[in-house]
Amino acid sequence: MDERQALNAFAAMAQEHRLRIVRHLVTAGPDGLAAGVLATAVGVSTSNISFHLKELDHAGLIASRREGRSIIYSAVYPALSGLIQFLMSDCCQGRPEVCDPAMAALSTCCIPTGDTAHV
Amino acid sequence: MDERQALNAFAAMAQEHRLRIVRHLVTAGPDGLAAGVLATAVGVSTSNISFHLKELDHAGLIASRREGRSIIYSAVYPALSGLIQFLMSDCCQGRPEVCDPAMAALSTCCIPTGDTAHV
DNA sequence: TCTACGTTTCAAGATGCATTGAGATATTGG
DNA sequence: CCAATATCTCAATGCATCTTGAAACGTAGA
Repeated sequence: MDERQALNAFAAMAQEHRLRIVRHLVTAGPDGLAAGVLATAVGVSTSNISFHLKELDHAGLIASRREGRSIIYSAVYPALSGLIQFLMSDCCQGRPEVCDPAMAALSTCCIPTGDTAHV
Repeated sequence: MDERQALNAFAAMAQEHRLRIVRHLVTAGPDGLAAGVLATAVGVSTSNISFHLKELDHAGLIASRREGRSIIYSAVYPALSGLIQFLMSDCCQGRPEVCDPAMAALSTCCIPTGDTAHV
């Protein structure tokens, strides 16, 4: 992940509807969601979601596959991982306490602690 | 971190010069950097970096303090942690292998030498 | 083949953002 | 107090982007 890729990724997510698309696809998992389903979930027209989906695809954040009449979109998780790594690279500089909160934040997603801390 | 905050954060970093500013401040640590130093490091005019620094400040990604004639800017690490959490929340859905790469990516920042300082 | 469905493409209008340069503000040292 | 330094503010220009609606495309079933 170089600067140009990271810039495209951030620009792609710096938009209300596209950010919602990404989050829907992140929670949807590898199965993904159809374009029409995303359109109603996000609350935009079909032509408009097609525009945004193309933007996200060009940014490498989502992938698509055809299934019958529908086109299924899904999140590209390695792109998100790379983005996190790019943003936080060299964040410590000998001070682990600086980026520990970031690790803890990500942990709450993957390692439920028993309480309902799953935001 | 709600959607509006995340959106402002992504919009703030969806710009070449601002993304460089954030990365410079992330690696600079809590000590931060003066506005003029950032201007030369990023390669923009003083009035222009003032504009971008204000944008990042409004997005809550950086903080400022005065030291003599200079104004020192520094990264707000909790904002970055919150952004990561917001983006990856509910990413697993019972599939830890989905977001494990994100954890690994962030680990490379904190444990570059294999020194197990934490986690 | 014909029709219905899901999605994409295209052009046009409206909106918002980045950059620039001059001037204003705040701080320090003489 | 005065001058130099560091930074900020402001208005204007130019550029990029979001949205919309109509039309076209590919697919599936009758």
